[in-house]
Amino acid sequence: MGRPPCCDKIGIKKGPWTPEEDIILVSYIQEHGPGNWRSVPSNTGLMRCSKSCRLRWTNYLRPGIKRGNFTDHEEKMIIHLQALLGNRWAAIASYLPQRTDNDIKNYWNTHLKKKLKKMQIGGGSDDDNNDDKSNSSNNSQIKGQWERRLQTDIHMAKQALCEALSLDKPTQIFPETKLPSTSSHHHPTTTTTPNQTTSLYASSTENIARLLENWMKKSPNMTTTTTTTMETKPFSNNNMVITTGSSSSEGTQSTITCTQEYALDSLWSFNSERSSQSEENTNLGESKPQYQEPQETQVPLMLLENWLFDDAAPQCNEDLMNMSLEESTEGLF
DNA sequence: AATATAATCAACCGCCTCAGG
DNA sequence: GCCTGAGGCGGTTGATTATAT
Repeated sequence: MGRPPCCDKIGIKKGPWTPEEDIILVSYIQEHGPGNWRSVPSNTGLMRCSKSCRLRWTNYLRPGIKRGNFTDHEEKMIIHLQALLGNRWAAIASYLPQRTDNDIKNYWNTHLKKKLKKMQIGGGSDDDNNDDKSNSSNNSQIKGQWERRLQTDIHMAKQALCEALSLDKPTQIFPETKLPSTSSHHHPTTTTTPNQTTSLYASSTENIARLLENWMKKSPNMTTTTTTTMETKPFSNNNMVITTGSSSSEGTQSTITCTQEYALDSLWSFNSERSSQSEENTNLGESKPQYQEPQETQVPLMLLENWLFDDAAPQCNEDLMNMSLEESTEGLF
């Protein structure tokens, strides 16, 4: 109420982040781990507010973030999850750990809204605001309680598998990639091995390198520091470090390597299948009854659950993915 | 080539939640 | 139980880039 916004302080810098600031932030997080954002500006000397630091990390510098075009699979997931959950972007992002909630939100607002509108042309009133508001207020409220449990369960299952995989196969995809100015301090808040820590933050280096690459195009006067950083980018964008966790759980990340995102998708599906079956009877079972699902939304919801839990049911996947928008959102709008 | 318009997306703002005192 | 403040979230803005005229 009376509390002034954290960014109102005099001398706080706003606007786009520079590569130098990114490097400072990543270096700090590499040493201390994400979290305790309040202390980041004072400890790093960054003239940014804590929120800005957190946002920059979660939306841009965090390892494992996939940028660029959304695949059809991702697109369909977002559409269906939005129909199911409403505009709860963080929740939706937890199903697409490579994407940030901000990215998904932007993609929804710029691409998918229009796409759906086109698809619905001739289908009566389809005001955007009505779409979103009625959706989120009516449905996500009802579904919220058990959905949170579902989300957490799936998330934990995915994380467990990814951790197991990364222990079996220490990532060496960025063998030489280290921030030039940072020490090899172990990440104090994670349980990763040193190798994992290296690759985890190497991905941040990649993010910065990419940023620097763009930056260099714009400004030919590069410092030697940034040039050096550029030289430490011996990998292509196809090889990614993929982390579990969403923007809201960056503190417990682990890494696996993967050359294709679909491999990850199938891994997670596999993981969800195995790890959630036992929990289905406990967590979901006990929380679901609280939710009185309208008849019309039962089918898409069940399909989604099956799809998430049961990778061995290709027909279900097909049903869900091929389900028309009208079917999936019937009764929701 | 110049200008106008549209699209994109990083970042900000304000509200909410929840843990700790 | 109340208060405070850090962290998180969703809505929105505005700068930049792409495309059309």
